[in-house]
Amino acid sequence: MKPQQQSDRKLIFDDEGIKAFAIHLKKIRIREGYSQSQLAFESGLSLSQIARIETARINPTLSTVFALARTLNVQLSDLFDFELSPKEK
Amino acid sequence: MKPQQQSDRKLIFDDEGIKAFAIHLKKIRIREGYSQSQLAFESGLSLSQIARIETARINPTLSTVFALARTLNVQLSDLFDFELSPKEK
DNA sequence: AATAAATATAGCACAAGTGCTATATTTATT
DNA sequence: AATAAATATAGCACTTGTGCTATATTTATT
Repeated sequence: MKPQQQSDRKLIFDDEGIKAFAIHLKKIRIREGYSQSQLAFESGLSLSQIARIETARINPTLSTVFALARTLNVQLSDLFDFELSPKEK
Repeated sequence: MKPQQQSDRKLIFDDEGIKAFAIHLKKIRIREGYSQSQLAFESGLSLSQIARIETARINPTLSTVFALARTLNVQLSDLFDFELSPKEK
């Protein structure tokens, strides 16, 4: 039984930011009149991936986000039009 | 000798978008007066990662980008204030 | 209520992002 | 030109994003 060895390197998963993005994306997707599966099909992303993103279960890459923006036909600045809580020093 | 088996699943690496982001990030980092290593240190990201991003060698995740925005103290809409070439149908 | 459509979950395999460390290369300074 | 500072590369190990497939759950429609 190997004792769940905890690595010391810290990977960042920005839960707050990922959640904010999820909510914002869903809002825009609906605003633009897409279902998850339409968005998946037209963007070339998998449906499971769209769902994972909107439920904030993963931390998508820029390429993925760019594909979403292109398909939804919105500006990146629109897709990122939400506030991130500032870093505490 | 295993014949370099080519997978059929298509992963997207949006070279054009990644390059545009790289250029834009570098511009903003300099504008805000940060060196790569300062940005790395303050954001908690590794220096190699910052370099990889600015040379468009990788496809960063949102959490990484959020960390950059927070440290540089800029809005996401600022960090994403560049154009993505539209998708051809 | 029954059916269909849309979303959410799950698990596997593979590709790739990231930290870490070290070194090379380029650019700025004296 | 010599030195220092900044940036770019490289390789390894680990973690995780993603596609794919299948199923469950929730929401909309008749």
